[in-house]
This record gives sequence, structure tokens and C-alpha cells, in this order.
Amino acid sequence: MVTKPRETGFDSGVAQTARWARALAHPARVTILTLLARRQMCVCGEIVDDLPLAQSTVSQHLRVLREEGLVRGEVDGTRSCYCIDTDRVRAMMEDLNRLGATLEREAACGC
Amino acid sequence: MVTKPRETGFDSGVAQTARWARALAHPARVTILTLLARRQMCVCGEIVDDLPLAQSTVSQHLRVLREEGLVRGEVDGTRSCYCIDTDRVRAMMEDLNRLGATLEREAACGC
DNA sequence: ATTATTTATCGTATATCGTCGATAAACGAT
DNA sequence: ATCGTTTATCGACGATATACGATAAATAAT
Repeated sequence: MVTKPRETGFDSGVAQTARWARALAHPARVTILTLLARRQMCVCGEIVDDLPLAQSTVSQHLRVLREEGLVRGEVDGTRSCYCIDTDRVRAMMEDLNRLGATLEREAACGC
Repeated sequence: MVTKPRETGFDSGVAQTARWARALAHPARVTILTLLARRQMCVCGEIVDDLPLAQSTVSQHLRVLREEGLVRGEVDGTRSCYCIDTDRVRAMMEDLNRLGATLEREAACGC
């Protein structure tokens, strides 16, 4: 858990990458993002019906995604409408891919 | 935290993606991977010198990476030699990119 | 043999996560 | 105005994660 990692002393880019990863580090959040991508419309409470979790728990996960900017929420009457922030998702993927490229660049040593 | 997420009820592919992300969800682990990629040799305790963390803490992070298969360790005398498992890293990146493609496929709704 | 070095593990403390139920706030409908 | 619906937040709990120091085990060096 994740005792809040001491980001002090780490490269800020690395810290950002870790934050992206953290946002994806729960199957519920990955599922939510996938759901929002699949459905054209900004689904709101339907997400709850598609997850094996309580409403309040889903709301928490949505908050995490919102705080990381991957999702935007908008109030529409009594319901909340969420959608993916494509730009942010793209930025995240670029970041993760940059890491991936770095890691794959050098072949593993012989050990 | 991370109370162990109830992977029950989630798609197994999604759960794997979340596990990958979890392995990257700490700046120390991202840094360790980057270090191992940069240096040709399998660095061992030098990692400790490059991180603002105690030796035991670094060892813990290495264990997480090892358990997720991203890193392999080998004992060489009194020291441990770590290196990246390129195949696993590649598998991880493919998985994350698959998610990214899914998320970017559909444009965000208007909200 | 003794000592120094290196590293994994154990024990522990603390913080955060994940989860739920209950509640409050906001709105629509009657 | 009242009731039902929807959702965010609060409070509480147990489970994990993160962090450190201390220790044990293995090896290297003297």
C-alpha cells in the first residue's frame, strides 16, 4: 500500500509515471476506464451495475481516476456523467511507452 | 492500498493489467527498472546507493519486481545481481498498450 | 579462525487502500 | 411540500504497503 511513497528524492518524471501506474493499479479502475471507452455515452451509475462493488466503493474509484485526470465528471441533474479524458489518457500512454522503450532498449545482461 | 483488491468478479485480463500497473506504482520501482536498463551489468547493491531508501526497503521493492517477473536475481558470492527480464517487460508493455488502444479508440463523449 | 561485507528476511510502526453501510445533498416527480 | 432516486462523502474496519532497524546467513578477506 501503499504507505504514500516518499516521492522526495525521486526524479519527478519517474514520480509521475508511478502515479499513472497507481491509477491503473486496481482492476475496478481498469474496468471503469474500459467501460467508459466502450460506451459512447458518458455512463454514470450504470458503472455500479457492471461492477461487483458497492456504490460508495465505485464512487471512490471514480474519484481516484478523476484526481489523476483520466476521467472527467459532470453533474446532470441527480446523476453524474463520466467520460474519459482522451488527452490525459494519451499523455499517460506516452509516458508509459517512454518507460517501456527505455527498459527494452538495452538487452538484458547475461545473468 | 490497497486492501488486496477483490480480483474476484473481474476479468482476468483486467486483473493482470492491474498487477502490472501495481508493480510500477512506486517511484522506487520505476527507478530501479530504469537503472537496470541503463547499466549494462546487473547491478546489485549499487541500486541502494542510487535510491534515497534504506537497504532493506530497496530489497523489498526488488522482491516486488521479482515476484511480478519483471526482474531476475542471481546470487554471486555475497552479492545479488539483478537484471531486467526483457520478455516480461515486453509482455507488460503489450498489455498496457492494448489497454491504451482500447481507451483511445473511441473519442470522448461531449460532456 | 576471525572479521568485514553484502543482502534477504523479520519484526514493527505507520500510513494508505479498499470496502461497506449510513448519511447528506441535490434534483426530479408526484 | 413530500417522496424517491442518484451520488458523493463520512466513519469505521481490516488488510496492505512502505519504511526502518536489527538480525541472520553467506561469502570474501585478513
